[in-house]
Amino acid sequence: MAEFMTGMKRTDYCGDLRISDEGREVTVFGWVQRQRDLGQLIFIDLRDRTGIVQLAFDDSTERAVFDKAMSARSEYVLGVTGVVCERSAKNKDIATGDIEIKVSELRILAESETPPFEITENCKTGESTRLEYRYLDLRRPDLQRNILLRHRIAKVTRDYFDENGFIEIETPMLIKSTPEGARDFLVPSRIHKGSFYALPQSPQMYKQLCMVAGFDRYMQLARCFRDEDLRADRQPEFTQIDLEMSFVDMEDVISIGEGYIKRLFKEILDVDIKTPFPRYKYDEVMERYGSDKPDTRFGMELFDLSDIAADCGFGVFKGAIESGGTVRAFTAKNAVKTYSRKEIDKLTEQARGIGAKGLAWIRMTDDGTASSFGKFMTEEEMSAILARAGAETGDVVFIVADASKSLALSVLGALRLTVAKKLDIIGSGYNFLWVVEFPFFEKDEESGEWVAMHHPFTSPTDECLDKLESDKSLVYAKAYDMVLNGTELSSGSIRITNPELQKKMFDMLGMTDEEINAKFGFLTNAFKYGAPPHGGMGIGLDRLVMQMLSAPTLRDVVAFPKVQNASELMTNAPSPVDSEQLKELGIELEEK
RNA sequence: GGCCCGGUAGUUCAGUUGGUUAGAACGCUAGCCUGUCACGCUAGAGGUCGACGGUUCGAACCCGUUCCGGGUCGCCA
Repeated sequence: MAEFMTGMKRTDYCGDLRISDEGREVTVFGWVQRQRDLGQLIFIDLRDRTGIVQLAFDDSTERAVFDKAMSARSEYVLGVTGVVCERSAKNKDIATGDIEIKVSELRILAESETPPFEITENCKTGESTRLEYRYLDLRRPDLQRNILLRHRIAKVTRDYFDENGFIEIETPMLIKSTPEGARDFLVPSRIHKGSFYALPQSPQMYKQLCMVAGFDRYMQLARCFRDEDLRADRQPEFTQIDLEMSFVDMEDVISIGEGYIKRLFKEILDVDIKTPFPRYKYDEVMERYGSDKPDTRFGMELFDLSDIAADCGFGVFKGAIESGGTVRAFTAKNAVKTYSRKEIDKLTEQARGIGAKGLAWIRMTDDGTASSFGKFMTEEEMSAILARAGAETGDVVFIVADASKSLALSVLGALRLTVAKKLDIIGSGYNFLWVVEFPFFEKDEESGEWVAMHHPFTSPTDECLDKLESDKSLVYAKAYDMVLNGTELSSGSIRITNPELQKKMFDMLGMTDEEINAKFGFLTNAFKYGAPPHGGMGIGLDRLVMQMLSAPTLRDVVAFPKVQNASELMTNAPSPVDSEQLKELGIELEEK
C-alpha cells in the first residue's frame, strides 16, 4: 500500500548533493533506479531529474524502515529523510559519488510494476516499445536532458526577441482552410454543419495582420500542422519560432536571425557562431551543390562537363546536350577503394531511383583509368574531363547527363551526400548559411504551369518587376532560407504590401478575383488600410534543437511524437469516434 | 502510392540443408550474503517464433497475403 507524503517537504534534489552537504538532514523524492540487497546492508539508487543519490540502510537503521527498503523495487516512488554522510567506498563515476544518505524515514509513495524496459541511458529497446510507454522513456536521462535543453532554448528565444522589441502574440488554432501548398488538417464545425476549420500550417496571414495592426514586431512559438507524410526530420505537428517585423528590408530580418543564432549557440552550447553567415544565390547553390540546402562541411562540389561532352562520341552525353540538357559531375577523392564496381552499382540504383537515366563513372586505380564510357571517347576528350575533374590516382568521378539540367544537378546533389557519408568526410561544426534570390515561380512538372515557389505573398525583388510579364523564369523573390549543415532551418521573405502588385502576382498564378476574395479576401482588404512594409521568417524549433543535440531524429526532441504513419503509439490516436459524435457534426462516413 | 530494411521470452539477440522438448544474456521471482554501486552466489518462472493461408510426413526456417515498426522517393506553396 502506498503511503502519503504528509509532513515531508523536499529540501534537495537527488543529483545536487555533495560532500559539502555532509551532516545535513535532507529530504529527497525520486524513483528507485536500483536496489542492492546485501543481506544486513541495503543500497538504493534514487533518481530524479537532476541525477542519482545512494541511500544506505544498515543495522543502525530502524527495523521497519529496513524492511521497507528490502521491499523496494525498480521505479517505486520514494520519499526519504536522512543524514548526508561521506561514503566509505566512493564512486568516482557519479557526481554524488562521495556521499550517501543514511535513511531515518522512508515512505513508499507509489509502487511500480516491472517496467517493460530499463530506465537507463543508451537504452537498446526498440523505438516502438519506448513510444508506447513514452512516459517511461521520458524518464531516461537522455530524453530528460533533451527536453530540458529544449526548454532552455525556448527561454533564450523569448528573451532574445523580447529584448529586441518583439511581442509574443497568440494566433488562432482554428482557422480558415486555404488549400495551397501542404494539406490541411480539418476540424469539423458542430454549429456550422458541413463547414470546417483548418489547423494552421503556419500563422502566416495572422502575423501579417499583426503588422497591419501596428504591433511592429511580432514573435510566437507557434504550433503548426501539415497533413503530409513523415520523415526523420518531419512531424505532422511542429513548433516554429515565428516572427515578423515592420519597416524592414531583407537585411534587417537576416541580421535579427543571425543575432538570434549567435546568442543561442553561445548561451546554450558555448559555441561562437561567426556572423554574418555566408550567402549564396539559389542558382549558385544548385550549380555547386545540387541542393537548395547545401551541406558545406565538405567540398566535393559539382562541375560542368557540357562543353567537353557536347561533341564527344558517347551518345548519352551528346544526346543530353543536344536536347538542351547538361553533363555534370563531381570528384570523390581517394574513393577508389570504397567505390568498387559493386558499390557504384548501388549508387547507380539510387540515382535511377530519383530519376536519373544512369550514372557514368571513372575510376583512377593504380593500374590505370577505368570508366563506364571510355571506349566512346578520344584520348583528348578523356584527359580534358580528368583535368576538369582534378582527378588523380585513387579518385572516382561520378557523371550524370540529362536533358533536364535541374534533374542532373539534384541527382548529383543527392549522390554527393551519400558518397560523403560513405567516405566519412563530413566535417564537424555548425555551417550556417543563407540561400537568397530564389526564383519566384517554378514550373509544375505535371501541369507545366507556373506556380509560386514560396507563398504568394512573397515580394519579388525590385529589379525584376518588369520581367513579370516578359519572362517568369527571370523573376526572383525577396526570400531567404537559413541552412545549417544541410538542413533547412528557416524560411522567410519580405511580403508584398502593395495591393496592385499583390493582385498582379495572384493574376500571374492564374487566380481569379473570386478565388482571391474567397481565400485571402480578409488579407487583401486589410492591405487597403495602410499596410506597413514588412517581412519575417519562421525558424523550425524542433530541427534547431535536433541539430544542437546532434539527435538522429526529431522524435528525440519532441516529448510526445508521432510515428511514420502519423499515429501516436501511446494513445493510439487517431482513432474512430462513435456515431453519436459524428451525427452531432453532421458527418456520415463512407462504407469501406 | 513506389522502393528498401526489420518483427523469435519483459528487453537485446542467437537459432545449422526444414527434423526430438526453440536457446543465451539482461531483467523478473524466491533463498543466501555487512560496503555495494552493471553487487555476488544458488534455484526457478517466463514463448500464439507478428497474423492468416499454402507447400511438406514434419515449418521460427520455404512460398503467398496481410498487419506493425524504421528509412527513403513522391508529397512537404
